[in-house]
Amino acid sequence: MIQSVTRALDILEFLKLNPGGLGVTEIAQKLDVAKSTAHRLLASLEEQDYVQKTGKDSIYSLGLKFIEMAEVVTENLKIVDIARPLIEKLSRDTGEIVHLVMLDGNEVLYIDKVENASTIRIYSQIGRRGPLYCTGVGKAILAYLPEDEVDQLLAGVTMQPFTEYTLTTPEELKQEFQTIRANAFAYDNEEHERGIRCVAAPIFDHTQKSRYAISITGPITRMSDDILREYIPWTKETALAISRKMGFNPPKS
Amino acid sequence: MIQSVTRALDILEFLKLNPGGLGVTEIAQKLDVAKSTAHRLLASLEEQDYVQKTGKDSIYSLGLKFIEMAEVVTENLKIVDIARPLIEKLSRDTGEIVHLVMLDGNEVLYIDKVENASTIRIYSQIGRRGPLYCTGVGKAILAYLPEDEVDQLLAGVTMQPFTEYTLTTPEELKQEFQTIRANAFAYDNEEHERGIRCVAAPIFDHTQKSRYAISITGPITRMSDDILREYIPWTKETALAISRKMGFNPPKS
DNA sequence: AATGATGTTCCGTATTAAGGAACGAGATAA
DNA sequence: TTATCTCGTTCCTTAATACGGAACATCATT
Repeated sequence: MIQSVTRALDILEFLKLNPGGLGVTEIAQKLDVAKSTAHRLLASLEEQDYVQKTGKDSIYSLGLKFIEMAEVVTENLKIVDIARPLIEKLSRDTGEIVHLVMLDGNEVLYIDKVENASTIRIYSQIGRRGPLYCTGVGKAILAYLPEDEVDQLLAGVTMQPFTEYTLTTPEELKQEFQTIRANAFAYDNEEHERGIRCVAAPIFDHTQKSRYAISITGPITRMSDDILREYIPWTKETALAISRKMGFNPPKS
Repeated sequence: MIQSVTRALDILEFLKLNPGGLGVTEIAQKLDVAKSTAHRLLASLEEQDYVQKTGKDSIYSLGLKFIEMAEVVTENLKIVDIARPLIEKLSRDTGEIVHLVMLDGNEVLYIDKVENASTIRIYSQIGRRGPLYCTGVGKAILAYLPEDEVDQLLAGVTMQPFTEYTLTTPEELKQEFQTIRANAFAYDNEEHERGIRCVAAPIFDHTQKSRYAISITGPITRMSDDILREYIPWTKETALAISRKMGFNPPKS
């Protein structure tokens, strides 16, 4: 165990027990280290917002970073449970596979899947990862993310053409994002895999951010334009219902 | 800035962006350090539950510790705002000073105060600290804490007698806790300061823990037994109302 | 069975973080 | 006001410590 890290984490523990905050000297005593050491540890923690210093008197207390981090942790625990019954219904109503995905690095991570018994088996699996730029779910998420974040996510990726329909430049993509935002759903027209189409809609959490999405996926033989038109509102409604349960408050329009 | 601490916190940042988790090798690459270094950092973080390792495949992801920490942070932001209007009313109804306190280390920290204009000035101030064992608020909080936690808190304190009424042994205190729990409020009969009496009630949060309390404080000349009997239900009701707004679900009895 | 990729452990070295002391800033008291 | 404390911050030297490389173990893939 590395000493300085352990000590830094110990400080956080002390601050948890003293929500009113502690001074450098007090912390140094509790840790049984020199004041300068405690000070250096605190400076490192403060730099990344794990602790904050009240201007006056240099009293250190737990920082807002923890709220950020906890959101990620709790939502990942909640989302699958919340979404389960709703995506099951969607799958039953359509007879197609429904996926629940999460933004993970610069990919989407498939965190749940419901597959109707009658469906022809399509290879897909929980834990699988997929690209953002050429999947319905990926585009649905990206379309609602702040532009600088989108740029950052796309920067780490080469937009390789999986099929002749794959969009391969950020410009084309951003163009499509406007359509997606206007309609509140995203298509994937064989952009990732030949013969596979899907309809996807983003899920928002209580911070109004799109970090999840659902999609209905099926072979083009079954997913005709007419059928899709029917599925779209169902998908959107299901996504919105999940969003609400995640604490999302739709902006009044 | 301490290198190892900064690196450890950087890892947490990467994991936030990859809620699906990352392996040691991936993390080492992102950090640009040797695998062994990343591994050591992760082990230190894991030891304190900041990251967790899924048994299979050693994929590291953010740990449950963040939920714990965030609770402390958010509640301390919330409680004052939530409690304000309610303790204002209590002060108006009684004409006495009302305090809102928070458990902080092995003391109580006064985080808000409402003082009716007509009240004789009693020295008291936000930011002040007070002992747990001889204040109404302190005892109200302690009475509902798990016994091992109480022991730990009292261990770091010498129970000095402020007045002739001060309880000075843990045994006496624990005896009184039973009464407090039976009645759901705590008295302070000149135990901390001669001539000052108060009625206090604990506040519970959504984890069912008592980390806050309120009290009505006044000079013994005004705080007669008859008057107190009237104030008790008001105090309890106010505390319960605050608890509910903090997300507390009273156990069905 | 062999190869490759992963996570984990060990160890010598040099980087790095620790502690002490000096400094600065504020508060308190004479 | 000035002097004295206490606290936070900075600097610098030293040696403790965390680093990286390599070896090992485990597992999946071919």
